[in-house]
Amino acid sequence: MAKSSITINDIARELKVAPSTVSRALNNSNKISNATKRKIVEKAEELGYNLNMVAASLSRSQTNTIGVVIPYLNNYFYSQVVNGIEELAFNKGYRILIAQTRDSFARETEIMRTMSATRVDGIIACLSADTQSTEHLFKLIKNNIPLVLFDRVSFDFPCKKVTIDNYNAMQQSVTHLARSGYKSIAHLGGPTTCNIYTEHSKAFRETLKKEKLPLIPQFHLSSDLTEEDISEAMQIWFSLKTKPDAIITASSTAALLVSKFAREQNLSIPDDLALISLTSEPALCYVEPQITSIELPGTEIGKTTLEFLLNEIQNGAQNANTTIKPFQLIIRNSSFRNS
Amino acid sequence: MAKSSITINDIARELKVAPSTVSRALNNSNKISNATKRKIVEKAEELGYNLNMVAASLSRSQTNTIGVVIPYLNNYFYSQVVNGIEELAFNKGYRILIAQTRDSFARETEIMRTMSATRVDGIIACLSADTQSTEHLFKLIKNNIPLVLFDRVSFDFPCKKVTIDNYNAMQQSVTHLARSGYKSIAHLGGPTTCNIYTEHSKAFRETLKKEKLPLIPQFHLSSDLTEEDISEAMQIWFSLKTKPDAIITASSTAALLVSKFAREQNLSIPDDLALISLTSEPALCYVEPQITSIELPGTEIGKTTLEFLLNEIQNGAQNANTTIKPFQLIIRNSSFRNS
DNA sequence: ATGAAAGCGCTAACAT
DNA sequence: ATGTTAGCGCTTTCAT
Repeated sequence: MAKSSITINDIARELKVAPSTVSRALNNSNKISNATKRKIVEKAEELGYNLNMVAASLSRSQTNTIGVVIPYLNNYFYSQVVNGIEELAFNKGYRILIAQTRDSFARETEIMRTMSATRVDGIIACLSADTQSTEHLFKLIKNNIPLVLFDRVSFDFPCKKVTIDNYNAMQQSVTHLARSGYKSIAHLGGPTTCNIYTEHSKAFRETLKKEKLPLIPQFHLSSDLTEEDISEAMQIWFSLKTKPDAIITASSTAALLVSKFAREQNLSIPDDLALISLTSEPALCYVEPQITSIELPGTEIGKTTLEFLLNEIQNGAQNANTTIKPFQLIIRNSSFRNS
Repeated sequence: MAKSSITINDIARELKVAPSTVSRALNNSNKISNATKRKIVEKAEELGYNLNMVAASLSRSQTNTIGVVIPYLNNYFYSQVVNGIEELAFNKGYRILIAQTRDSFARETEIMRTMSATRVDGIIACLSADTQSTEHLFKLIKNNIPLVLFDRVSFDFPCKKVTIDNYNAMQQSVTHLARSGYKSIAHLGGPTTCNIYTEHSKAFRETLKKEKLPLIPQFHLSSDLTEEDISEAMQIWFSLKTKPDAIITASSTAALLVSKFAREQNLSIPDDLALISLTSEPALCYVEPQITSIELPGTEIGKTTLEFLLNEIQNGAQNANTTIKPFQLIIRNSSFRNS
């Protein structure tokens, strides 16, 4: 931090006014004459004055900084959300501090600690996959730092949340496949430590039953969805006597991998195998056939989340309700037979 | 920022020691006895003390925060770079403040201003496409804020830079296509206000000449590479008598769009048309055929950039040299005929 | 090894 | 409308 930079005291001295007057002028206070305000603003310009936000933050007990905590930055959905947050934050005069948990609970805890120390005005977070406890979140509340969760949320933690109806997303997917005549539907799900994936699982089971389709246990997988996980699952499934004729993946990367696997094995999508991704990314439309998916309003989720947070920052803690954002099942060519 | 939180003064009072002693204990100073240190650390724990970094920053004239300025967050390469920065920063006890220029010079200027105000310890930036002047960068230097540039850099600005050899990337691409028998090579380039794209352009022209291939003016395009730009170029090119038989795109999204266009027009890649992308993203391997591309070490670039910056933060301004990172031309199935 | 005191640059209550 | 003063919470000389 530049040591020898110009301060309001320098300006005050040069103009023979009080530092507080300079502060007022620079903050556009109404308790100051236009004449001196102009004089001060000009002098500030002339000297190349640049506000020291650190000092202002300490004095005001407010940093105008929002902490954003996500599993990975390098992920289409999260980067969309951050994009929405950043855009709105920039317009509202807030800065954003970003940290990745890399799906580690330990890291998440540490991040919350340092963000508390940094005195961010509030935190927006999508919990890591292996977050089991909410102690670190309660500490935020104790430190008076508002928190809004999105996507992967913890329902037993009292704060505002923004999610989508994951149950419904899976339900619509299964129903669509069933109506299209697919019979052995498989699911490559995420880790069940996450609300999202348990909702998917529940919906998967219940909707299959409702559609009078069999729930074949080994077709209902839960994993971290790494490339190895997917590849292993494919190897096993397609060496069985009864192979799946449709797959629903929790991540778009998984869907793309399945699509690649199918091509390599000369399995025709959608004739031999239907494919639906419960998350979306542009690449789904670049492959052939294009992959049916659930489209989530990432940017919109980011904006809403920040709006809620700013509201809490300004007006104190609000009711801990959950906002459900709409999604769309976009049917592309991977999930219905042309015949 | 939590008003009523525990301060070192509270701890000092409870333990009847001086605040400075508490500070020493908590900062692991060696000028303190182990006995009192333990006592203080325990009490701090007990009271739930959480350091106020804002106060510490003001006092130390150092924020332990790095500003990261990129065109877009939602881009594979940049998010890889940020990923590298974030990882190393986290380990070194630094936080990162991220802002997107959205390729607007005005925004970039504004961002540099607010980051100066925030007193970040240093800035890592990839300049926006329409950055013409470097006045805003000189202001950083004047404010004693070290700057390291990567990818899109400004060669007439004196600071450390980390890039790749864009000329060579294009050269290798053209040569590869020429050796594979392609004759009418086209280039979908980026805006020539950027060093990267002017280097591509130069190499494109010169390598074609070296390979004794024609440089057809309308096959050498420079644009913002939006979906419309690409689509328009395709429409025009493929309605000509002499169509291109190979396309080199500056962005991976452009390559994916070309690949999609080819499929829709029943142009076979690589038989009718070869395709090379000068940037990479995973999706290039999910489409059929997989697309040949230049692979950039994003995470590595991020790490190196931060290393340079931290070095300047600790040891003052260094020589303004440019570090060239290696890239790889990964030849996939889109760029050579099987016959 | 510990304490006292000054100061980082700004804001805000109070006074005039 | 402007000045005076007292912090914000911490670090860091300088004493002891």
